[in-house]
Amino acid sequence: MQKASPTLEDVARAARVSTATISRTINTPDKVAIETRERIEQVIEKLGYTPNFSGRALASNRSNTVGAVIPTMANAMFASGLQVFQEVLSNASYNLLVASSGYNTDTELQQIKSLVAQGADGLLLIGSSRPEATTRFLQVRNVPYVVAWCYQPDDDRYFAGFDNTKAATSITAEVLKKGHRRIAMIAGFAEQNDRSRNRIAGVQLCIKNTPDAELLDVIETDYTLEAGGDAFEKIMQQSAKPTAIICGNDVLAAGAIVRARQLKINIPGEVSVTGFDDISLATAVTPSLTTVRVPQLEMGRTAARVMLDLLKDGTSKSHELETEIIHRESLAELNNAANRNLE
Amino acid sequence: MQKASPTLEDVARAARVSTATISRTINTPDKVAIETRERIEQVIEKLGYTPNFSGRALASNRSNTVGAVIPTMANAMFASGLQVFQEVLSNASYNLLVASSGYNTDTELQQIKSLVAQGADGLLLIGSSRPEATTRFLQVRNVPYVVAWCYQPDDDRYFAGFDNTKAATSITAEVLKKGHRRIAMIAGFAEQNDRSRNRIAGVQLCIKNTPDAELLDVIETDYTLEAGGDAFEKIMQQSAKPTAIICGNDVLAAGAIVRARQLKINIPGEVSVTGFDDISLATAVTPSLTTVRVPQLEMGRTAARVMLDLLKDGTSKSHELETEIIHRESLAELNNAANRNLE
DNA sequence: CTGAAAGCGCTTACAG
DNA sequence: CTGAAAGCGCTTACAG
Repeated sequence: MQKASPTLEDVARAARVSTATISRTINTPDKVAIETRERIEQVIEKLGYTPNFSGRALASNRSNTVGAVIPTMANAMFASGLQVFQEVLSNASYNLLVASSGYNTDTELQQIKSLVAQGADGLLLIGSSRPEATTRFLQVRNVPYVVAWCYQPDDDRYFAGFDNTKAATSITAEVLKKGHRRIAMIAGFAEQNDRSRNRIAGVQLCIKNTPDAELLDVIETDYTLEAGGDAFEKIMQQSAKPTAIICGNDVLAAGAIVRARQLKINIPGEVSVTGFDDISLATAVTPSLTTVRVPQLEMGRTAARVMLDLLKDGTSKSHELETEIIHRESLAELNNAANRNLE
Repeated sequence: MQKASPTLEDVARAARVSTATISRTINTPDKVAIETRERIEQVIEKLGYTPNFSGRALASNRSNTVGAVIPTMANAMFASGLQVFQEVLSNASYNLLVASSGYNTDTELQQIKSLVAQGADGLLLIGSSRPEATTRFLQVRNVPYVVAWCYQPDDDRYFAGFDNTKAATSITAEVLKKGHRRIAMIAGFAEQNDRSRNRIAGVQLCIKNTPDAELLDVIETDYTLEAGGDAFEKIMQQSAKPTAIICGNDVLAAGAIVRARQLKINIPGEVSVTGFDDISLATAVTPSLTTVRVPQLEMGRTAARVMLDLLKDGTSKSHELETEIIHRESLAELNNAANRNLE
């Protein structure tokens, strides 16, 4: 029923040359005499031939496919970075295999295995820390991979990311600069998530270095509006309230802000809130979020370039991208009104 | 250098059976004697054997891969639907190839070709209307595909979606019920986007059927906060202002709301605004959006099931999912205050 | 239940 | 510049 697609063989017969020559005109055109090539190209056109990737992959041991395992597509963060990553790869004729780990390292390993089995020539991974089993698998299989969303110097892996600890430190410094001393944090679950871990560490570090500052609370929770709201509510129910809450990402911060409004808690009048990522949620929410801008698109683009280098030359280099504090409305100077909360 | 992965051949030798038997214990275990099978499974485990997909794909003419071409991953809409789609497929041992069209039909065709060349066993496509060239390609190649994000009865394609026209009609009816009669719409570009087209049609239809109602304006623009804001501003600069603005999606509506705040235009006091999709932006924004909830996750899940059916049995059936109006704050009863704008 | 063997559609040294 | 041929790692009738 289904008309089978034409094969190299069919083209070769129609063009009266060997399959080798067809293959060459497709892959290395300059090794073919110009007249031969043109004739073949016409035949290809006429037959509507497109190479079969399985055959090609099997013979050449390359799949022209790159795999990405990200925590979730549901957060605009990763989705938009992935979007750019895909575009760049697509322009270089690579297809993108996508899988998600749900922030779970076992699932991540499973997905990595699946993509490698599928023949991915390279992998995009998020975050730098993974279990021994995963590291070993990657090493044994010798799959080139680039690590995004984080950066570590003196590491032989290829990064396209930023320093989460440093970024968290910088937003904390900003909060302290506004006069806040009693601080709480709402973060993502840290155990299987090094970005969250490092952001927490950055906040802790910065506060520890400021004699009169205090980190009242660090609540780890899911990256959802609801969970952010719940954590916020819990923090504000305590007798020792913070004057500023640093959030591990914008979703959490937006959740806190939405909840604050329901609870009639004024932000930033009573408590300041900061975000992390700078997704569109940050500007949509009222008050808009003072946050850390993470260069999502640039990261996707850079990761793709590193990937392409790796695939072509077997080597590339790491890139540390810069984050930036975006000042909006949710972080205020600590004034008397807020100070009253301290008594 | 790189230790080559073990092949079927290696396993066969180690287990002292033929490659056929190994293949069978992997693919059709019940055709193999239990003792043989167990012995082989141990060898597989010991050698860390994983099948090479290219070889498998070439021999069986199935790739165990499904492709999805979506407009963009940057909108949480598609991203979260895709997320679920991927999870379900992954559980059925399918890998997901993802590409984006940027709402452009030429790009879409190009990506479809690329995924089909790659050997995708099936395709997930968004929207029902595409150029002749695309339809023909799909038909000639005879690739099974499911269409999501829309639904059409009496159509032999497989849908997992909802009726955009109907959904738009229902939110418009809601707006009219609140007493609004002078209405404007901010929509996505319609030309290459049937969902946008149908939403516009739904609004127009409903308004046409209400004698004293008037559709002042339909502005088509990019699906971004900024563009939504610009369109809002333009609408509100005109002398003939609407009392309600129906937006083609939540991003546009959120953009309008953010801009309104900057312009000190009270929503819904001076104008009501409605959204479409019900992504988290809708609840984060102030006032929160009255919107049409689109069953994104269910759509992803349903699409995956239809896909799996198609792959297994070559047939399945279409699913029309329901949308629902979510009442929040951005749509108000038309009161005297708003009526003043009419004079 | 198992094996021998053909074949899937390419690529790529190797000769010429 | 071109061709003959081996080989990539599987699956699957076909026999037995």
